[in-house]
Amino acid sequence: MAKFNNLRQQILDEARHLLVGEGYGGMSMRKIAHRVGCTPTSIYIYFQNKDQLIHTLIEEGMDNLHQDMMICQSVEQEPLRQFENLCRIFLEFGFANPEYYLIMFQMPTEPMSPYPIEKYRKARRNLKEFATLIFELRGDCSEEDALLAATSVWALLHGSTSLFLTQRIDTSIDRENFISLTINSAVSMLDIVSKP
Amino acid sequence: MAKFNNLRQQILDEARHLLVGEGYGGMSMRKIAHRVGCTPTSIYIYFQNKDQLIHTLIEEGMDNLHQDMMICQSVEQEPLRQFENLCRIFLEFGFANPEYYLIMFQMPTEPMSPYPIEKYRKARRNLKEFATLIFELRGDCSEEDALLAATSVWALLHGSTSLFLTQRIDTSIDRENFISLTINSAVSMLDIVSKP
Amino acid sequence: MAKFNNLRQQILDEARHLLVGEGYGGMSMRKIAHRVGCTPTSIYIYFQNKDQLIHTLIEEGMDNLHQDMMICQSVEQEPLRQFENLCRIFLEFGFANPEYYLIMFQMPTEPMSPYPIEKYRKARRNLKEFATLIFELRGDCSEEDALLAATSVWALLHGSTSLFLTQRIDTSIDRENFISLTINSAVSMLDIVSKP
Amino acid sequence: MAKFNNLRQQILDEARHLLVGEGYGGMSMRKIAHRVGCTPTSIYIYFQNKDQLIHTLIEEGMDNLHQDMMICQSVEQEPLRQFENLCRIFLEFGFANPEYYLIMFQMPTEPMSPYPIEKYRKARRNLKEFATLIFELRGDCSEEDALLAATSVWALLHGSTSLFLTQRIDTSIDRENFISLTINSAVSMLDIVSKP
DNA sequence: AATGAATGAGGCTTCATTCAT
DNA sequence: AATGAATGAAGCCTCATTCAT
Repeated sequence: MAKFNNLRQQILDEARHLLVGEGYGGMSMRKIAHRVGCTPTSIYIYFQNKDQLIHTLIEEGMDNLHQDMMICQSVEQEPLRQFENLCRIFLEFGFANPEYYLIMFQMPTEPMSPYPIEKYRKARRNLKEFATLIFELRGDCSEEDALLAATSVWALLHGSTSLFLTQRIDTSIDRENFISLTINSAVSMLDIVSKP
Repeated sequence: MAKFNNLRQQILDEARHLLVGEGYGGMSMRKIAHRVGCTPTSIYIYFQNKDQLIHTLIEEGMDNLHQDMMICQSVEQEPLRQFENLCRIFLEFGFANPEYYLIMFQMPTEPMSPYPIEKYRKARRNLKEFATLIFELRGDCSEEDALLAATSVWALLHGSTSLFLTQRIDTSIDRENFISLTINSAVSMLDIVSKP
Repeated sequence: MAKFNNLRQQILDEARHLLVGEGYGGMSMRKIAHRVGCTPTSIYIYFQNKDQLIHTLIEEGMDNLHQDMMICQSVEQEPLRQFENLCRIFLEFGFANPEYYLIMFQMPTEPMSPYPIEKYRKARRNLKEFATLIFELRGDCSEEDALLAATSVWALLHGSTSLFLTQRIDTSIDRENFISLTINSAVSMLDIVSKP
Repeated sequence: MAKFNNLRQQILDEARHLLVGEGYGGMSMRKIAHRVGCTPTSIYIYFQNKDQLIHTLIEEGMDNLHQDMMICQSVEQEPLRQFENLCRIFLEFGFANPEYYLIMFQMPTEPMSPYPIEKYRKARRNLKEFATLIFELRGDCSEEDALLAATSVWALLHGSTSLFLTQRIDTSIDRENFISLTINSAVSMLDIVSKP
């Protein structure tokens, strides 16, 4: 029974490769089927249509990222260290799962049918984790401020990951250096929260 | 008179809309032609093929952004104020030209034929502007450090713009607030340059 | 039942007509589909692409000709008579299957993707039949000479067929007369093999 | 004034290359124009349309071949020798001018508008030359027989050339050998004229 | 659970040709 | 003598999807 739902997973995997490698238009049911070794028709057994397949991919990615972050949060440690680690987890998720990352945060949404609203709630959870931590770190700020700061931190993390993954960054820059630098920058951004 | 090269410009405009709205695969010669009111064939009078049309768009965007930044640089002012303004220019370019921005910095490059190398030099100029300014602001750092910091600042600016434009940011957040916050964050990032 | 693979065969038939009538460029998937009464897309169910369709035609023709020649060879008879009959078979194949013939021996090969090498072996078999027979008829010649003579005989047969089929021959000439004449000429050519 | 009608000739030359290299459909006004360095429109200054351009090519080829044969005929020599030389001239014209040859004797005529009848008279002249010579060589035959024999000789010569030019002949066969063999075969064919 | 046949729309691109200049 | 802009038709081929089996 190792083969149980084997095909479904294979389809998802190939879809992910194609989606990132060739974009929305380049990911076709035919190509997926050909690579997986089934007929295009078979894909429709597992997924209603192309867009629903992509939505499944997004959801998978969101779950994976959230799981990584939860593991990080479950470790007892000093808040600043925790913040740093959470940033690192986010960056490393992007570098380790470029396909999921780009699908989740970068892919143009317009050619697709809209991503079901109820699934977006999952997406928001991750931002909340950052905000909570920032609120803890600087108890003197409002919740609103913390959310704003979290958004800004997220922007930095996302920008770094995005530029790296889309190869818009100088190739001479060392990846580990770049990660450290980004985390330091994120920390320095905490200072600006609720300053007079 | 007013019609001089009218069609060519119309084609570029519609291509830009489609490219951002529907991605690489969604921008089709047929659609462009239909919207502009000419035949697909006519497009080939002005552009060799689809990719060359897109390359033209990228180049236009790069030129526009660089021009904006040059105007900013030409104003005499205190370095820190100049840095802030340069950040603002970058952000506002993105918000004002979402289509150009996404094409330049976000569009997946893979389905396209590669962007000609000699045109990339233009793209690098903009990063250099940031690096130069940071080097001026903190003379005690190496040029290399300045470039690294510039990259990080760029990552923040890009992340903010990207999340905003792709509507991944909470719609309740006020745009002006967000811009100010991002600029403040950028400034705070300067502190981390060449710290022991 | 009778409809089994009906469409595939219809496609091959129309393709053959068009290929001979209008050349490589004139045989279009659209035209085939229109005449057969299906959509162009359906053709791709049975054939990978245009060239592979043509290759199939060539192979079919080669097989048919070889089969005709084998039937002739299987009849016990005096060698010279056998040689004459083999010539006649070749000529009559051409006249009876002008489309196959021209595709096999006359169509320019350049616009096409190259005919797979392993299929060419089939094509060479037919020349070998002639060479073997000539070698039998005139045991005093080398195998090499026999092959050369066979090639020459083949050239005559091909030239006659070709001129006839492409209507470059005076229309007043009687076909049966012409066939007889050609066969007599072929026989007379045997004399030149291995003469001092 | 060396440039007089330069463009017209260049167009004809490129058209010839393309026609043989890529067939009727592959020879396009655009390609010709691009290679010659003018606009497609310019071609229409010299030629009414595509087919008329091709007709011009055929005519040129016919004239060239006829001229070669006339030069040969003008040399005083023993009839048999003359016959052999005429055969050689024909073969060598084909090998030296593969493009003209294939256009004249091999190209499918159907996709083209019909070759004007009055120009075909030129084409027939060449066959007449052979017939005349054969009639001289064997005065005991009827003119009709001579024409029939000439046609058969022509078929051999054409078959040899055609197979060679379309690369359907074993590449190991030496060209000079093949030419000699073909001429000997042609001579041997003379014997069959008007035998009881 | 999976397939094979089919479709209609649309993808990019090139064609021969015309017309105004 | 030559061009630049434009067109309508057609080129090959792939798409997502459906339906009967």
